[in-house]
Amino acid sequence: MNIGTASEQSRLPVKTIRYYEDIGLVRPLRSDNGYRDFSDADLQRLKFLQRARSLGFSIEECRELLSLYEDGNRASADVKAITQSKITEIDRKIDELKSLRKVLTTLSDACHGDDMPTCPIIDDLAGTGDLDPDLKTG
Amino acid sequence: MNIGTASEQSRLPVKTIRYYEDIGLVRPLRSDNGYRDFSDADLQRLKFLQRARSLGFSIEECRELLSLYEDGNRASADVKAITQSKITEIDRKIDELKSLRKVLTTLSDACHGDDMPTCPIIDDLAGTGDLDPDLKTG
DNA sequence: GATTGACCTTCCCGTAACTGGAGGTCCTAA
DNA sequence: TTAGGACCTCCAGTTACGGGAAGGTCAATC
Repeated sequence: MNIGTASEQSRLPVKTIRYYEDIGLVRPLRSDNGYRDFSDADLQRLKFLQRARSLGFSIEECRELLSLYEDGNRASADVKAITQSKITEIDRKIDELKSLRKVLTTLSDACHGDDMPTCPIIDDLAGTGDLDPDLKTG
Repeated sequence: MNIGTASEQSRLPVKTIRYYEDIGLVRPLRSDNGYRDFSDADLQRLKFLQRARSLGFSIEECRELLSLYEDGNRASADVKAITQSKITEIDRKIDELKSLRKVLTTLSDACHGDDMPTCPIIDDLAGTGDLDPDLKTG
């Protein structure tokens, strides 16, 4: 099938598919006219990539997962390990965002939000504020 | 002061300071030898930037905050608005990460994690799994 | 047969916010 | 005088693509 069809079926943009070929994630054959010719197996890989990417796996993790996908002798423990390290990474990001959120809400709550220039948020950014110094660990 | 001193005082890498000059966030004078010469006001800007960036504001947001910082007639409402839209953005990211986490945990929990190839995670990525289809909204 | 328009190709630039490195200049201390 | 560190500019790479130019191919229509 042509790239347009592969794109529809995999729900990946055409550009993305070409990029994935560039970096060796998929290797479609070429027709006589130079068009890429995707086999069903190629399409499977693309769908796999679409799903894995949408779950937050990086390209390199996808590469690893793909090779496990195609390795009949894989150990499910290897797949699980990648998944769990992803979960740990997500937890770290959530924690970081939560602590950012806390600082920003404290600042926002302290700000009148009127048409006067006095602003605890600016004061904090400028280092001249007097809000909870614990907020300044960043 | 030279860039090295400015770097120490602002806790920004030298490279980053040069970059900030490139994109017009700071405009130090130059000494006769061509070295950048940072004034106290320049240093204040750098510290402001360090703090704002560490709070997750983008470069463009920092640019806006800086101009409010230096605008004696600013309305604190403008600063608060930027801060609150940042909080909203953070909330969105947290939600997204939480829902990713949920899917990954479900998959991980279903996987034995042994030395056998059978793996619900791979099956899900391949689209051949039979786990909760609600997980597949990605 | 010619044209139109959709589809395909490659190639290069741009994104955000830097980081690393090469190659060269300047300053300071031994 | 020389070694080193600090400074300079410019270029390339990072992630995962997206946009757009310039051009070849295909199927249908006139």
